[in-house]
Amino acid sequence: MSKNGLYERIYSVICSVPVGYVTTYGDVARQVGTTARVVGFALAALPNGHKVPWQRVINSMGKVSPRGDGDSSDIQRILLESEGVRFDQQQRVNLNEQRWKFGVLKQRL
DNA sequence: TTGTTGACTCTGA
DNA sequence: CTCAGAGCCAACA
Repeated sequence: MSKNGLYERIYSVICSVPVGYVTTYGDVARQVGTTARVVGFALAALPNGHKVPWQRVINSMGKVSPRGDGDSSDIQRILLESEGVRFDQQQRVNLNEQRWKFGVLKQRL
């Protein structure tokens, strides 16, 4: 095995998340066999005009990650709300309910 | 090659 | 959950 198409796998996993659900960097990382940092880096390297629902990827705390551009984080929240994701007063998503489960049998045994 | 940086997560208190 | 620190992998200079 090699690192061929590492980003492709990351994007593929993210694309597998249905509308109305969200996932975390750590979950995607485990699915592709890498770390959360790399997942974030892959999204940061995402070109304009992609069809990857990057907005459905949030951090383990259930909140959008504050990146340098500030605006993008706000846009992410708007997009998620547009998809039916509900936020609380702390701008946090209920991961216990809206977190998409990839391989239920594969999650931390 | 080493060193720095980044859309993070985990562990311990 | 919050706060602080360490670990982690990949890309770039």
